[in-house]
Amino acid sequence: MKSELEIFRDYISERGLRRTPERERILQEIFAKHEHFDVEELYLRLRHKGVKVSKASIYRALRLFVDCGLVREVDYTDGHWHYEHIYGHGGHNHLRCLGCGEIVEFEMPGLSSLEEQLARTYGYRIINHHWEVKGYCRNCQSGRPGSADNG
Amino acid sequence: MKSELEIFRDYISERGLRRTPERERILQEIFAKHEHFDVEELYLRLRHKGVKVSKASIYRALRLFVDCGLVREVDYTDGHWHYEHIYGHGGHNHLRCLGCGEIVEFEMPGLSSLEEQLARTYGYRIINHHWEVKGYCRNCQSGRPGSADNG
DNA sequence: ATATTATTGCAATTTAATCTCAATAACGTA
DNA sequence: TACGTTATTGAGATTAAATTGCAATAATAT
Repeated sequence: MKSELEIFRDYISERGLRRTPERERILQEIFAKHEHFDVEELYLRLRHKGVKVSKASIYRALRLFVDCGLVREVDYTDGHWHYEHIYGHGGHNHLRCLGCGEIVEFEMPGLSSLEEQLARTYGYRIINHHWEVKGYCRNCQSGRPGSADNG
Repeated sequence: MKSELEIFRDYISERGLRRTPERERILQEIFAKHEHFDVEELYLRLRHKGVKVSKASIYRALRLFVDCGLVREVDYTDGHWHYEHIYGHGGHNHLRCLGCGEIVEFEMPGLSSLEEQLARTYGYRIINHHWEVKGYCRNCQSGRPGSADNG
């Protein structure tokens, strides 16, 4: 199995782009941690380690990572994008609490067969999926049932 | 079955807010059409009909509609949010083509039982869901297999 | 009718993301 | 290895979506 760096280098040369230390360093940092991230956080993590890259470069690099399937836009909350690296994972399923904002990742074995069925029905070649289920977690149910109150 | 206006009025009085013609006119306009919309488009549609509401009020109203479950944020593309009204629909499933951007809505009978199972496992009370499957439609498969090229 | 206060509209503000441009550096070629 | 081409970088300017402050207005309770 190729590493994410190899995937990215292949993508770079396919498209006639150039290998730069900035891009590869950003990619490395993204895959160094398993949690979701945003641009600000990624930028600070790099600065903290003494790596000097501009935010402009991070934004530009992220577009490439998303385009070659290494990174996914998770959601747009708090006025900006949140990302995650997805190489190796097939799809992503999130259970999100409307009360406290907690996000639980879950696996669902029956899902892939539903997707195959879907692909046949609509003639699609499926690349990935994202299933987001919203509701209230145990805590938020008992506390204030039926109310989100994010404001 | 309650109308969306009744739902909204109940929500308004529950929270001690006030009924205003602006909010109700915006809501009416949202439910007058069945396609997805964004703030700019909604604003122009209202202006075009001689309804005078500010964008600020639209932004403020949308937050209420989302909060009471009448409207959903579909996605954040082209640098801004896109919405849809969801009252009457349980959840929403989208098949999105990475090539041409086409969005197909589909129904999936087996899904609700999977969700019930999920709810039990994690102790969640589920409000709604959104399942987004990305891939390439028939056309985009034959044209340029494996390449999205949105730029 | 009157008092209270939520809501509106406008303009100013905020801030994520993009763009411009000069300097730099990656890559192909001699 | 040196050179020319041009993609990439970083800094700051710019763009535009969304929010906020504030005075005027209007909805609700009494």
